[in-house]
Amino acid sequence: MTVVTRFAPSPTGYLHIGGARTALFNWLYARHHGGSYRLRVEDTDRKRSTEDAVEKIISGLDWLGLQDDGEPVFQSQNFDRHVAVAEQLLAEGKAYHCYCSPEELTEMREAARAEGRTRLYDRRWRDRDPADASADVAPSVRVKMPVEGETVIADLIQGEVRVDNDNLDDFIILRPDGTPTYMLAVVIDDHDMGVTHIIRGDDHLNNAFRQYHVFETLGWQVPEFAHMSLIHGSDGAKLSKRHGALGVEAYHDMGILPAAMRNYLLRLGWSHGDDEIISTEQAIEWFDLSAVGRAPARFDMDKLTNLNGHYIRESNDGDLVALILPIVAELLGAPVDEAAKTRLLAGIGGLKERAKNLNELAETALFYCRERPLPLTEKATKLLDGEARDNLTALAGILADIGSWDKEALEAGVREFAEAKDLKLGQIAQPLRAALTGSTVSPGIFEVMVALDRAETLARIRTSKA
RNA sequence: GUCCCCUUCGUCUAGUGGCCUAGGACAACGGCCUCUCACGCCGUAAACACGGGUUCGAGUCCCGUAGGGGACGCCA
Repeated sequence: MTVVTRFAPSPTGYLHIGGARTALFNWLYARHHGGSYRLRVEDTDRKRSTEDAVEKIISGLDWLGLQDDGEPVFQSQNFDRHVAVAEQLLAEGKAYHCYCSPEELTEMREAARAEGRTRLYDRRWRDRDPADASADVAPSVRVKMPVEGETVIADLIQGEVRVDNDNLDDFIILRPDGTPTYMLAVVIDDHDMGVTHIIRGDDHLNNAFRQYHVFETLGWQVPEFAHMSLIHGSDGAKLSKRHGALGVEAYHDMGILPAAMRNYLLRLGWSHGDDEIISTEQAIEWFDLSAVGRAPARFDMDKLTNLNGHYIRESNDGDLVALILPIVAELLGAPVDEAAKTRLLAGIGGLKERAKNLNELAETALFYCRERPLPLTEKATKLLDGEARDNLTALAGILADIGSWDKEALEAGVREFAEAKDLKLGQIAQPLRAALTGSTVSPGIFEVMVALDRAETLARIRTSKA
């Protein structure tokens, strides 16, 4: 049996972090087993679904690098099929018309709750003659759930979960207006798509019991279930828009790398011994549902940030430059010219050691791209006092004649100069840094000089005196 | 309220009856490195929710309590 998994978001908003993790786990599980991973948009609720949300979700998944196999399925397109199945159920006596008005149902629900019952619908139309109905109520269609016994689900993550069947409502599968509900549609679509493993959030665990019986009553093979616990905010509550759950594009905007996000999400609830840094290839090889934890996890930005720094350091220089170029141009308010790009590429290695996200990387890269004279920070200005300027002028003379323009030679030259002046290296290096970068913080000053090259270095020393 | 699920350092977690005087990672703190800032390295502090069992032995198994979460829609 080939594994088929699916991620089935409803397009009512952006792709948040919890959905992203669900998608990741589904993707990983399918990849691990050489199966396929599908995307299904659950847009049965036409009122709340939007085109924009669909687009956001797909671009979010795209950014994360979770490509689905085959075309996405839109649940609403299977409308006729859903209705046909409901009618079949009706014909077979496995479903029935319910003539309750919304008011009646609310009343019933309140009464049930007051009496401490879990099942909120009392099955009053299950065996009643439709002739009893008042003509002005359009009926909905409900499926029959078993009345006795218990339902047991062997959940791949939660283990054996059981519930008394008496707690299961005969729920609505067709609204009075004839449209199918989610509970019916999921089952049909999962079956039609050949989904073998339903991996989704814990908030669906209760639905699984109901869906189980729909599969059964239809005579279809019930897929495996795996319910993963939800991601909580730092306050311990389910992550929601109100609880600061951000769309994945927000993390893109924060300069987070998809690889870092994948690694972070993977370790939230899943583990492989003490391993922390796990490449996607390695994750595919190792991923297993049995290693998924049952307890909810809290989202921790610090750890994501740390991981992101790691992946930035590991990134290829050219890729990083390409990623930050647009950001740099925006900060600059002008496109980056070729000379600046060359300097940037030469200097990015030193920069990436220090960055936690792409935005920070772009900001620290600015000095390579700016035109002379460089703006100076307040601290940098202070460093460049009269004495420091005199020293730099003298140093420039030496630098102009230095043999080969590499780190070692430059360091040797500057150290020699400092010693001759009876100064510590820092007393020369700091003003030099101020002149070359406009700041007191930068990568090693000798690598900066190499990235800048001789002409630009000397020019910056000269113009910093202005 | 009812049903379902969960409970190891602040956070993510390792741990599947003896290897645990509980390990790793992030964060915190201290130090080293050093031309600044990072990186890196070394170190410190920090947890088995509680109570009963079972067992020669329990973080690990069972029961209960407490706490937390999720679900209770003609939403998905």
